[in-house]
Amino acid sequence: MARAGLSRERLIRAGAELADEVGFDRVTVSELARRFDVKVASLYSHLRNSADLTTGITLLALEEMADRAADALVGLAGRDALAALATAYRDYAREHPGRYAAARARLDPETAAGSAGVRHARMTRAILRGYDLAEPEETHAVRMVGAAIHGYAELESAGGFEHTPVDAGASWEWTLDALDAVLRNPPTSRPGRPSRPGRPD
Amino acid sequence: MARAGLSRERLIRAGAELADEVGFDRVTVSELARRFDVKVASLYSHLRNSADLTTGITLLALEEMADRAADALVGLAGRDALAALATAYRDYAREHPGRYAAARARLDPETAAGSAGVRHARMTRAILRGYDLAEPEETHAVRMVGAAIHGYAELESAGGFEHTPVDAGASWEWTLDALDAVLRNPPTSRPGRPSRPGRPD
DNA sequence: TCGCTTGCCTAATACTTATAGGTTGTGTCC
DNA sequence: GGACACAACCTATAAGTATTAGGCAAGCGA
Repeated sequence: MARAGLSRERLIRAGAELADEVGFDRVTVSELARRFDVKVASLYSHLRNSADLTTGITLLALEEMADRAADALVGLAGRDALAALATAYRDYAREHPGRYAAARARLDPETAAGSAGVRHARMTRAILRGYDLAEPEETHAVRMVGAAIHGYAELESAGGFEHTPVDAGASWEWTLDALDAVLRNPPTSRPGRPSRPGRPD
Repeated sequence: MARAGLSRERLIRAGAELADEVGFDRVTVSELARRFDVKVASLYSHLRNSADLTTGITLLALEEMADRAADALVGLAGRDALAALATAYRDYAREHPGRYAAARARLDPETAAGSAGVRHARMTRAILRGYDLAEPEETHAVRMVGAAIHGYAELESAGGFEHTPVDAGASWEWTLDALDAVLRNPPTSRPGRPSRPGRPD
């Protein structure tokens, strides 16, 4: 009987394509077996279980996104770097919605520590270091920027912007400008009324 | 045989509690039947199918969040209103992670149009109207603020802030200040930067 | 060529979703 | 107060998915 040439690598890659086609939450080992024209049990020689497949897809997506972001970042700083990183994420989410959803799935701590998630965190912080914020403001900024980027990518890929006839790309550029502006001129650490230091009305 | 007193209402409410306990993606009709000590088939008199249950939970969560937000908003404007709305979402996400995840699930267009999602959009826009932005900037702002709030809530409830020893509440206040500041003084057409070749969108 | 490893198989179990059709509790109408 | 109709819950059944155990054979190394 001809062999299908399965391997963990190939299965996870095919699983990622499946995720982009039907959604990450609908990835099943059964469907994967069907695509390779193979019985389900055969996959269990290469995958421990169903979760092994899905976390494999998550790790793959994190790697791919980190690679893209790193490529986009070379030689850039300031707003250009921020825009390059953010747009790498946004583009990835639009091209690979299933993989993007996979990348947002929660990992257990040890797996997360060994994943490309670490590179993402480092890149974000490196960019923000260019804005000269002290701690804890830099951490605040990392969180805000991460929230804005991933929130935007998620809302957009979930179709949340389709009700309003304003170009999503224009809102994206505006958002990047806004983030850049606020990072250059961050709010005071006092939770009181903002006095916008250094900028007259 | 004693009757369990099932109803669509009760089932969806119990489903929402189940979601908060085990995660929205692990809500099943089987588990729900188990909790009511009833056979699975019995639920199908009250629910059309499994999707009927999950979208019911989504709609419930959207309603609850909109009610909370509306309560928090009375009599407020400006940064106070922004903070009230955003914090209503954040608190809801922290208290009810499963329901919050449900609220972010995608609905088909007609269902979405009849959902409390419409109220959310109206409230956000009403708050931003106070910042006196023209179109399309107001829409850009709606998208940015929505992305930042929901991105933050999601990252936080996914444990994304647990690696860094900076209080998540402090970052939250800083982020609200930053959003308020940038809305008061929005980016025009790239202040102080040459216009870059735009990406075709 | 022998034999061993590995790749894929059949078979079996358990759980979830879903439908069809039966039985019984209970409120309502006379 | 009894009959009845409907609603609530049941049993039985079927299909899809996840997982494990054990078997056979392809094809590489000796």
